[in-house]
Amino acid sequence: MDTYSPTEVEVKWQNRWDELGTNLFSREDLASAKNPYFNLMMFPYPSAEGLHVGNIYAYTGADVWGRYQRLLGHDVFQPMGFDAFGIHSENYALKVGVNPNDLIPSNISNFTRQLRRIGAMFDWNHTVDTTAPDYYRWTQWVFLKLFEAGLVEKRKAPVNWCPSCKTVVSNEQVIQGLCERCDSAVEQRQIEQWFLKITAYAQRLLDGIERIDWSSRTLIAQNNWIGRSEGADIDFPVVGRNESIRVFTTRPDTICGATYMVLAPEHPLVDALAHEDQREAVDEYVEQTKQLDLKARQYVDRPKTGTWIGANCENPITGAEMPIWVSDYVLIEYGTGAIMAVPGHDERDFEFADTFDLPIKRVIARNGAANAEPMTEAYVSDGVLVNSGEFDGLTVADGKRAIVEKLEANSLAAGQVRYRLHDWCISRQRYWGPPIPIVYCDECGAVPVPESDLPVLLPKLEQFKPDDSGESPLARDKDWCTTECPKCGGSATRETDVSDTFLDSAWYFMRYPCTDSDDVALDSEMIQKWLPVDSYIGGHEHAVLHLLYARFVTMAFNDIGILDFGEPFEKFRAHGILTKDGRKISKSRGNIIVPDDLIAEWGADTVRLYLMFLGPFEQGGDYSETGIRGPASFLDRIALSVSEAIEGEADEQVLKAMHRTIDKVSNDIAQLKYNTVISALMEYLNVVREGGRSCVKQEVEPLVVMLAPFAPHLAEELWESLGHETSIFDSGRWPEADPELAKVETFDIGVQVNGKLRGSISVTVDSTEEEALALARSDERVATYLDAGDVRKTIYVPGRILNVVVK
RNA sequence: GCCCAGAUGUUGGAAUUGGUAGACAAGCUGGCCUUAGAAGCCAGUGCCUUAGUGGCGUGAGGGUUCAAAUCCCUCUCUGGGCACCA
Repeated sequence: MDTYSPTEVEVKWQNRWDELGTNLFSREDLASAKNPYFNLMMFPYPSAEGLHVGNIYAYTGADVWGRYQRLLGHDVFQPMGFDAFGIHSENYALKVGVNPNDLIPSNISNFTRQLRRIGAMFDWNHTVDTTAPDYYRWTQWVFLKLFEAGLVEKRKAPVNWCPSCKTVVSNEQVIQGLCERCDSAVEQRQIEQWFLKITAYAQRLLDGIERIDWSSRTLIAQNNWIGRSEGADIDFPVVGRNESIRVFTTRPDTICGATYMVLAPEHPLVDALAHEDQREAVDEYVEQTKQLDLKARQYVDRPKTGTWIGANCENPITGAEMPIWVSDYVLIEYGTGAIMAVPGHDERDFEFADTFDLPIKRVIARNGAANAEPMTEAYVSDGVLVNSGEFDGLTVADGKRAIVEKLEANSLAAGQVRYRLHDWCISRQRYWGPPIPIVYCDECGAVPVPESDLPVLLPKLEQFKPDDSGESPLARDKDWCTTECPKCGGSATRETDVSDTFLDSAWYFMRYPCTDSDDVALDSEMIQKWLPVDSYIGGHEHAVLHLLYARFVTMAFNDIGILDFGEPFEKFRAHGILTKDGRKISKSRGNIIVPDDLIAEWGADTVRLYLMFLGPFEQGGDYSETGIRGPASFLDRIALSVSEAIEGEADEQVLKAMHRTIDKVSNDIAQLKYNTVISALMEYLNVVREGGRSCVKQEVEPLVVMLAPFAPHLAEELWESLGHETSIFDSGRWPEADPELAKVETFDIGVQVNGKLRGSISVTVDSTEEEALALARSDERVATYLDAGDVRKTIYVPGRILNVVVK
């Protein structure tokens, strides 16, 4: 018998879907949808290589979900777009010497071709391309809205600076302190940049985590990234001056063990407090720190360095005098940029004290008994306070409370919460991004471009390579830079930095249902209907940045009144990673697999089924083509069975198996366990075909529906051959299991004697323990073991096990 | 260093969440059919074995239990993320 020809079937249905608009919405469709379901997946960066098999894996899994929702009766909106701005595209364009303006469109059309070929039900009527002026016009609008709300700020921030290339380089481009391109030592430099004040939302971003249905590992990553710590701000008076140093600590209980203070090199008091005898050493040290690139500065295993600034301060609890040091292991951007150093109970302080011979004092002991021996490492575990005067004997938790209370009474401390989350720097001194819509006027300062003047078009520069000016290449286009001030009409110049790609992707999902509108970014009717997103599927690599930024923009827009919800994604699931021979698939490893040939050979349905069969979707799997034959022959057999199916009554045993299958499949698909869904369908087909019997239409129709999310083309073909005239995704309904039929009545359960399996018996749900035991005894083998001693205990779990304890 | 995930036949993986370990596939072996097979169909396939109605077996070691891949403790390894965050 002939097997079916995938390519023919797939092309036929892809064409028909296009002709009938099966997966396409018009604006009216979107407006009138009765049961809207927004199925979102992370849009790709359209690289020149095209989609690789890892992308196909991710999109297939998300498409399976969308098609399943559609079969449940939802109006599923499943758009796709392209995240085409950014340094990635720009660097590639530089490498091949083609302008990104010319490169991106062909990449996009190649991606679109590939995405169509896998048969995902994308609504190509609603697509976005972040580099299109009618998209980034609205990205600029997003910036302006945040600006109006006071959530945008310009300030100096350190960047990596290559003195040889005379340009800003990203952290990724710094290799062991050297510039990736020219190998010269990279240093840090302070430049003015635009920041979005995401830190204002730190607590709300944290609180929201409680409410949303996301993969727990993603939530844990966000939680750690936001990094809330509770502690206290404590003032340490400077000896001989009317000033004090404020520090933040999470361990106020260890204050009696503080033996010195440390200021970050950028701390303003370094200069103010440095004694003239030490000034030279201090200046030299601070200068030396500046020479480091940002990555080297944060390298944990670097030996501790620093110098005494020639001043001391007083411990507000013990009154002891403590020297003030400056060291780059203290970071200006966290806490107050100054710490009280407790070498006995902090590993970094211990290392520093050890290096510079500073006193180390134990103030916490496991059982509250301080021994006099010198400490050899920091003790960071829980315990009881010692050597702490009136606080001796308190636990760490009680000690924290008591000490902060005492200091607060003297106005020397205040309880504080800090976050490690930083404000979001969106300035990029590069070419390939949306220009930040700001102009600088001598009279009026930094002025936002009025909404009506958007977009600020990115000019097509022939030379877009960063040069030695240190500014964005846009600064070289003098015509473009010169403009007039929207406020006073005087002459002004444009901001030449472009914004971070993550700003493009922080709101793209809101734009999808609104692409029919040219005059507004967000069409409130559509937003009302389709947002927040019902389900979002994407890679775990975006667990923090992208997902956090999207949440931040949503919350800010909620506050501004643009949106009436505060969380963009009700449900998020991170798909697993596809590896090859256990290694990540990446261009740098040279193990990229382009799926085109594979699809040409086996067909999209087989490739889809194979990828989903590899392992649990949230876990990923290892790609090796050897196993593809299994899913391929499964599709062959299913096609054969359906084409030969006859009219008539379903066999009773088959019917029962069918309902058990529906039950399992419905359960597992909802949990994204696609691999066990497929194996359950295979098992059922084996039952249907048992002994080469010809099957009945009624037995296979639900099978075709359950197959449809995975192999949509073949499912359509078989659905048609079963006599249906409209698409299975319009006329099919996900089958429901009849609990009566799905019920298992007889079980073969194991019989154990003393926990070891000795036989098996066939029982019903209603079989009593006595009946089960009698049955077990009738088994000669079991009987031998039972007769070896007295029965002490019998454990009978109906439908599961019979275990007899014999002694 | 910290956090997260994981380790099951030759391979991918399954196991009703504490109840017959290895479902479903791949691979391999043998058979049928075929001019032919990277097609289809059938059978076998965890290891040991004195072949038993036997023993062992889910990274290692210990524990709880009538019963552990599953729960607890200790450790090893692998993948991923964060990283001088006071």
